[in-house]
Amino acid sequence: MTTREPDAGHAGASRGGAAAPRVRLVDVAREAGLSKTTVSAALNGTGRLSPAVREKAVETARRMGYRPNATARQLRAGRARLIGYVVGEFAGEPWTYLDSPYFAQLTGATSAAALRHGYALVMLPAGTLQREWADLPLEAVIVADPVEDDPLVEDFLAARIPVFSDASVAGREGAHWVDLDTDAAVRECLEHLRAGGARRTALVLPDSTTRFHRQMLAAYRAWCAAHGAEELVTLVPEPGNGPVVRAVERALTAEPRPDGLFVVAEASPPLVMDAARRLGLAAPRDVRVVCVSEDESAAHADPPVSTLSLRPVEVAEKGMALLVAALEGGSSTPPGVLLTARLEVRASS
Amino acid sequence: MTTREPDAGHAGASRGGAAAPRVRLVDVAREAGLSKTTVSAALNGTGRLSPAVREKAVETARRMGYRPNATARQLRAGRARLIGYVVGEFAGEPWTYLDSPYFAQLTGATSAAALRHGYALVMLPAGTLQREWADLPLEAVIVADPVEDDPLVEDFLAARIPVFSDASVAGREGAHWVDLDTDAAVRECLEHLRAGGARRTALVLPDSTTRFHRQMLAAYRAWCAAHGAEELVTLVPEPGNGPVVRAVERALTAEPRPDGLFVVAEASPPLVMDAARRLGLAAPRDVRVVCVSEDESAAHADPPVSTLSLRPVEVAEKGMALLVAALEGGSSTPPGVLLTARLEVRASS
DNA sequence: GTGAAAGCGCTAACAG
DNA sequence: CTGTTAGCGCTTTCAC
Repeated sequence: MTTREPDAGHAGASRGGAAAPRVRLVDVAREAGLSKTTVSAALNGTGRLSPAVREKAVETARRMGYRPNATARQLRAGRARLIGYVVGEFAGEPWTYLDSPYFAQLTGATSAAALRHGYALVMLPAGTLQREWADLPLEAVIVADPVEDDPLVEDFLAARIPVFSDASVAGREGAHWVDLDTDAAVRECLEHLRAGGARRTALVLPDSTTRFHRQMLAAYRAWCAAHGAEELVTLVPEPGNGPVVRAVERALTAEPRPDGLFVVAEASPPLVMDAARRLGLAAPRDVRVVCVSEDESAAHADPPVSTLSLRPVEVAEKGMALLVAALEGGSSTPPGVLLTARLEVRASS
Repeated sequence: MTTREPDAGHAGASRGGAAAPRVRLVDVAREAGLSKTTVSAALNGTGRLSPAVREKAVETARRMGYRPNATARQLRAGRARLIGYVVGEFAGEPWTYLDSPYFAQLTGATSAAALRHGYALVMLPAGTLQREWADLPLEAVIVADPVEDDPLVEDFLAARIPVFSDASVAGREGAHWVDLDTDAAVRECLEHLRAGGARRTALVLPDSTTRFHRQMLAAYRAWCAAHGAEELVTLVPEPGNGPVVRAVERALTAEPRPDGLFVVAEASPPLVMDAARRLGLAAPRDVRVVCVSEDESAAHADPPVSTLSLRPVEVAEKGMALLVAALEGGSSTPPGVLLTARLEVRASS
């Protein structure tokens, strides 16, 4: 069988839709009157070649528009420098998670960090099936916010693909994690509100089984118990600004009325302040407010809203450093990293 | 040289950090007492095999935890089903673009659509260099919102990688596009505002050279000219809620005051209404407002804000359909597709 | 019905 | 200093 028969046409200008056969290393070598090895070495700056030969190889390659076949290199190298990226939380709605500024920033920062380390990130929509990623040469996978006993995590681990996620995967073989110190975060917020005078701080929390939300609730309860404060929890039945706003209204119309509000549910901060205003409450005079949010609009609301940042950019960068260390540095890497959230105090509290 | 010498250890349980050598097709074949061919056929359901043999092959593969090497398959297949995805607009800030709900939805919907068609999307942060994607076996690349004469687009085209983008690339060899009918969109908004009674509608627009923004401005001017209306344009010097809010304030304090406001700059709709309220203006009584936005918070603002949706999900899906057709269907695909924006009328107008 | 062998495009030993 | 050769792991004609 001659080498290139199956392909579209010969080297000449293909007129129709048939793509011109891509020029290979061997084509360049033949044209330059050199061997594959020499050309390869010249292009990769690898071997010891005479400047004249190297120049000739490089020039010929350039002239012929040669581009190395990435797949062949990957096969040769035994690795593809490809990392999968999934967000587990909203498995029902395959793409909506990016609407959340937290995940938007996490995703963007992760892909940037990956590229800086020489890896590319492939986006796997939540709910992706095994057979959809099985054809990808993934070296590792990042699962942001997995649900409890996430089947995705199980599948990747079973396939011996290292998983990078939050602390819910801690202790499993091949699993690494980056997580937030939620206890410290909740404590800082509640004590900040208390220092401002709040004695009854209500919590607005999604009715979800995400690890993060469960931990925030537990930390809130622990803090209340430790300080003899009454637990005031309003659950948000589903994601979205509407449900959160209604929950805020419910929380603020309880009797006796809370004088502190800690909104952990993802919502537009200006809308939270709108809700308070509609109830005739001014912040921070009547109620001191802190929202968990990465939404930049918080700083421009009226009044500007204090936020607790979950630091997606730092999470992404620490996570990628951990991933690269684990993938390349051998086995002596720590299994996980704990980060601290950051409270941005603004006028609302 | 024996085949597997370079690898970590032998088949036995590797104790240290050394990864267990992955099981290959040939290992399964040997274990099952069959040939590579037979096992391959069995696993792919390809050849004509006796049920017994097929069963044996499949069972052995399962037992040994065999997973095909994706890279080898890709090399064999001659394609990797990988598509690059870049957002060109904010080349200065490598990740912030996802903060915008439009791009967030576009990105998510694109990756979902890609996977549905059997392709995976690799995220290339804005500002990615040639040498960073050259090692990826990309079959095509999607460039959302390229800047004028985007070097990224030039590089991809020069590398003979098909580019899918907006209409600014129209007419170039290997370039395909999906775009919005901005004329129709602007007309619909301005006529809607006018029908509500607005006689002086101001435009708030980013001071950017993005094709979209230039077209919106041109369409606004054309409409004003055609209707004998005065042009009232306020430019936003840089992205972000703060600058947009200040521009809105400037626009609304002009003399004589506008009675219509068309905000094309990306901002949190509740903040726009806050700005109007601070100036003592009620919508729609004093000023009728339409914002270009995909932000769900618009529907919950006080009053709810009318929005012009650029339909990122539809753009993503049409674009992916076009891409797949061009990549697989041959050459008879249209070069581009034009979509219509959607005006969501709410109380603010 | 089953298996041997070629080869996808590249890089890295090893001769010359 | 350069070229020949052996594979990376898989699929697929083509003989048997």
